[in-house]
Amino acid sequence: MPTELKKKTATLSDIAEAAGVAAMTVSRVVSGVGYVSESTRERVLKALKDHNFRRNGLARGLKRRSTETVGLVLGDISNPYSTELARGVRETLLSRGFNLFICISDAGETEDTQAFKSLAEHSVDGIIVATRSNKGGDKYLRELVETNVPVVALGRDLEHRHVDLVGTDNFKGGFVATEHLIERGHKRIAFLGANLSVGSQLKRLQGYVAALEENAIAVDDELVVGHGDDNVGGYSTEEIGFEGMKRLLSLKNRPTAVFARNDFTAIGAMRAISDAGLSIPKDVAVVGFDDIPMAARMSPSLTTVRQPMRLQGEIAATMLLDRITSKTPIRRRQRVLDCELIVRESSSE
Amino acid sequence: MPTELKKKTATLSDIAEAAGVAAMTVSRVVSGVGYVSESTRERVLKALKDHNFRRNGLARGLKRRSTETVGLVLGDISNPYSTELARGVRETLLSRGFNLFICISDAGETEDTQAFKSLAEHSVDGIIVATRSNKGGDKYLRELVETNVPVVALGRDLEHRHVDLVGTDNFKGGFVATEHLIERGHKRIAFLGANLSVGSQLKRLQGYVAALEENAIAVDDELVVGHGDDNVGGYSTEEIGFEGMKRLLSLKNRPTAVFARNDFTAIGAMRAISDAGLSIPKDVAVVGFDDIPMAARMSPSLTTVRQPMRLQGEIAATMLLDRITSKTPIRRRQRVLDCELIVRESSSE
DNA sequence: TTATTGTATGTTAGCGTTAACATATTCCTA
DNA sequence: TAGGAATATGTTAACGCTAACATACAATAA
Repeated sequence: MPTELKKKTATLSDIAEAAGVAAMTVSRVVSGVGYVSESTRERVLKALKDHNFRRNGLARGLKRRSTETVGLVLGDISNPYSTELARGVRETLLSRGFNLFICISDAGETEDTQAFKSLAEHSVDGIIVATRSNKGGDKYLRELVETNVPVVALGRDLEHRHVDLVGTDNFKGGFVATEHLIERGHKRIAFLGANLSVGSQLKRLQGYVAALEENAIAVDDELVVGHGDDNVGGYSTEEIGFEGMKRLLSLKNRPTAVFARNDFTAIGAMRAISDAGLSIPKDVAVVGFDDIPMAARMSPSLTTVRQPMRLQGEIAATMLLDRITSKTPIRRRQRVLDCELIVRESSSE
Repeated sequence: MPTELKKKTATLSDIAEAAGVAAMTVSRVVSGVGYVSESTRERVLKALKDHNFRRNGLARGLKRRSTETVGLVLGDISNPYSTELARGVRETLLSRGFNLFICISDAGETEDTQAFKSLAEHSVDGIIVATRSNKGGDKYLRELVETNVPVVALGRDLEHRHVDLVGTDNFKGGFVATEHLIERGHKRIAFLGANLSVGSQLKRLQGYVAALEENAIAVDDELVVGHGDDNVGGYSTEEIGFEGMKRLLSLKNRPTAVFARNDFTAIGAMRAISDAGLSIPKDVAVVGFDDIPMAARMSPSLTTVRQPMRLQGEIAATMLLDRITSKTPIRRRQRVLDCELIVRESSSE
């Protein structure tokens, strides 16, 4: 025999036989439910240990019609806020005895659908979706909802009477960030990284526009630069900020302040400003969005809009658990969380 | 009735009844295996669509003893290379018809074990581990391996005759990075972020030491600064670089070059150097490790050691699939990938 | 004493799927 | 035209687990 025989995984019946009891008794010991005498329990526990028993979640799930598992679908993971969000979700789930499986989908409809499908087929008890909305994926998700799979949308929308929503007040975020710059005396304020195909981005832009209008500043289309329909995440948006800022700086009448759609984009913009030999915030003030850890530690440190990512994860998980444990259907609920302007050096000396 | 009734998920038997065939025939249509006449297939397909059928992966997995699913356990996800790694794994798996579930564990033994356990209980066909090694987690993993669960370790070790290894040549990376600095004329070269409890970090440090010794430069303990047993990921290591560099700069005989354990740490170091009014690379040269996208885009751009993260993911996935599909046990295999020095501005003008 | 409740176990059946086997029926080929 | 192969379908029995029910004995209450 060239290689060692490996142990076959033991089943409840195997343990039962070894301990001289019925399989059901072992099941009771393992799941800690029902009556088992102390002496029997000890005997069974020993057998479990001896045989290295691990229960078969498939069989268990099949019978119980619940796997106590939740799926989280993320678009971009290389992003500090994805981490925070996942942490919030996971901690809440764990404290309620649920497990978390994460799927990544960063390449559009097919992948989204693929991810949802694989989660659904593995009978997760519910799904938290934090990817960008797209037609094919949304369609599939709605089908899942129709067949009783609890779904919560995080940082995005999914129109359905049984899907909950958690998000940040992006409009307000855009508004206060822009207002802050206006208060500092800026009139030519650019918006960097506009991507109208993403709901949250659109809201931030709308907040920006509203703040300008409220202060009787005309919106200059030239100052709203975006990347059309870019589909990149995390760090990659730094490049968008860099390129966009270069374009802005090359304008005859360049902006004196810029509001970037997220912190990475802002960081890219700061780099472009430094490269051009200009000073922040003297020549150009910068405000970002998200408050990633790095924002506080740059020099100059970055003024930004903080959104409570972990809290969003916690709330989404709680909502999902509500749906999972509720016997009766729950109507759509929406939680829009407040966000907070964190003023640092990049916008004020 | 206050809320709408929702559809019950249809089973093979439901479809079979609707189409007037046996459940087995429906199964054949769904999985595309075995003989089914064209007319029957069409009838079944229609019924499947009408009833919105989704197959029950639990039952399927239970019967087939395979879920065609793989688990990837990551420590820190907010890290560009985790993304790349996951991408490599996922693409390879998808192309072979497997699904990927990711678990995050960033808080030590209990969480590691928890993650492994939940994957194992859900009967994934194999596990790729990319977390830091720790006693409790490793013990549990070995138990899994003993009960036939295929495991591949990525970027870390797990001693077991049936566990494959994929990693980068960290020793060489540390060596070439240090050698490069020596070639540039540096004699006082610091190592920043030493964490001896992590295998890969240790190897990088050893490479650093070896390069110094080969060039007859004594290792100065003062220049090896670390964080003992820190347990932080991604961005947080930027802080370690910042603090460590401040300490180094305060030495009476400060280093003229520094090799940081990863790019984030290097970025932190660069910040400390700039803050001290010193110039990079004139006063202090900096070399990082990983080549995250941002490294190329900073100013000055960061010299670093590139490791092929996506490739590592692909190889790990391939090795795991080998194990999953092989009928006979496979002996431990190890793939140590080469890494490459990318010279940029932070170490040469 | 007898009924009542609590404790401790066992038995049965079925969750939804598919491997393995059993039939039919058709189609060649020798 | 017999007989083997290919095609098309159905039946049965698990996979490993637990809900639901059944039983048995103890301890307590009336």
